[in-house]
Amino acid sequence: MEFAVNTSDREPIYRQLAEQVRAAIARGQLTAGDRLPSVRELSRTLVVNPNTIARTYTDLEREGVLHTRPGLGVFVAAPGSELTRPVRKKRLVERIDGLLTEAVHLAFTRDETRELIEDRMTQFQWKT
Amino acid sequence: MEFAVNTSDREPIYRQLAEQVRAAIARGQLTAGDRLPSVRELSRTLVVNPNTIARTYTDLEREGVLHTRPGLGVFVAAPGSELTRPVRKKRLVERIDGLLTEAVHLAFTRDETRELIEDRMTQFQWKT
Amino acid sequence: MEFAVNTSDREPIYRQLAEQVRAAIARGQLTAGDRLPSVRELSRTLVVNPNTIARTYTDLEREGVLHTRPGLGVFVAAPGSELTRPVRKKRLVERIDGLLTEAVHLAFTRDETRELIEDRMTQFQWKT
Amino acid sequence: MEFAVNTSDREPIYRQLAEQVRAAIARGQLTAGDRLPSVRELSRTLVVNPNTIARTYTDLEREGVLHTRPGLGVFVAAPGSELTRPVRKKRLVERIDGLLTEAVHLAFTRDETRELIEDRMTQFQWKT
DNA sequence: GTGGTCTAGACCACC
DNA sequence: GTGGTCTAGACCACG
Repeated sequence: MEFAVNTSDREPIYRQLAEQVRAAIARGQLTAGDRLPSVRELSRTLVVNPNTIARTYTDLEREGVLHTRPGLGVFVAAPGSELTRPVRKKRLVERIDGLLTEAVHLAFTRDETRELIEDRMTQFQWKT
Repeated sequence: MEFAVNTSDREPIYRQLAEQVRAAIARGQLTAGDRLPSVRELSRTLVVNPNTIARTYTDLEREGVLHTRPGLGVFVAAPGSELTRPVRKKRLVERIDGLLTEAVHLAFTRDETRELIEDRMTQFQWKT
Repeated sequence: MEFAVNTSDREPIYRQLAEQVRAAIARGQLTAGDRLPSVRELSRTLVVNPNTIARTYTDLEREGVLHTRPGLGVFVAAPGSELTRPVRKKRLVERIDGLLTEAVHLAFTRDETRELIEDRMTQFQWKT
Repeated sequence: MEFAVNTSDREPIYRQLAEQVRAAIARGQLTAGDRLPSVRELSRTLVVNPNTIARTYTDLEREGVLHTRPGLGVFVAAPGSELTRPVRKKRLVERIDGLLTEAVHLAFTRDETRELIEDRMTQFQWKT
């Protein structure tokens, strides 16, 4: 798994990394039980403070995406959201509306947008 | 045009409002030439610091979405994206990937996601 | 609202404080909309590093207990759990079993335990 | 006696095991004089570092719950809490308050909580 | 070796 | 003024 940080981005580093982990899992590049690089290791390779990496990991842990085994490392947790259906749907709809707003502003047509989404969908590991 | 601020959101108010203006335009609720409420007026109705409103407007102006006519007010600018096609596509794809990542993590299936997107699409004012 | 930290406790400071906030809310001593002391203020009064206070607040925010309004302060959020019923029940049962285990070890009878629980229950602000 | 370790728990393994021993005693599944598995044996079956098991046992021995007879094994000690009544009550009340705080935050009603506690109580071996 | 906690102090964004 | 992010570096707990 490859990580990259862009310090000139307005998005904080710890959240950039969290998003990359989430994306890798959603794409099936990381699956339950896989071990992630240790805090110190990733800290060295990315030249980022260990606390920042730790924050990424603890955030994802609280989200239920990772789990930590002190002394052993950090691992991908078993999937499955603990949130209620209404909450999950609300979150997704908000994100969809943001996407569609941007699509219209970027002057894409409905069909172009649909096609692009359909195309990207193949990259992800869907629940059946 | 109705505005609403959600102070419990981690998104700053000035960006929430900017997003709402963009969304209203994308939905066709605001079109080129429409006048927006003045900074003072909106500041009073939303109980928000005037500086915050001003920032929303100047940001959108810099983006080419709004146009200020001193002494007259703030207006929706004529559309016209100056970005090249590859840049626009790259932006949209990034957003799509973010959405799909979240959909997978929220345990939605591909069909559910597709259906929800299709449903929201009817709300927007698409370029033909 | 009074806070107290015990540095000789095995429980980390940031979690001691979080528990105190949760308890105050559960007892109705803090209710939705109430403002908590600012990070810097509480940091000064408790002689604890501001980062530690901030961690307490951000943890509770992620839990949905507090919400933060940058520039304004930290406030008690509206109640309501976003977790599914099975998850909530599992968490409560684990805690109940821990309690009953300790009650038996401390040589309390079933009636004594029941009575003590009944007695403490009156102190809390129950959902109806 | 069955042991299980949950590595995705933030509770350290040695304390999980200690808690399970205490729970088994509280439920009457282990009583004074019963022999526990040896450190090596348990270490193999649970795939856990022997040091971790040893720590569990020494902790419980210091607590007066177990008793090691060199060359023979580890045994459940005779009960008998040396703590005074006020100390024991204070401990239990703290735990009850923690439980009730969580129950309120998980949006359980007083009756639901009471019922759940009553239900679990039947599983334990109470002093009469 | 691993992660967890805490401190000190800097700089930025928001209001 | 408020909170948010990041760094640097210390010390502890766990396996």
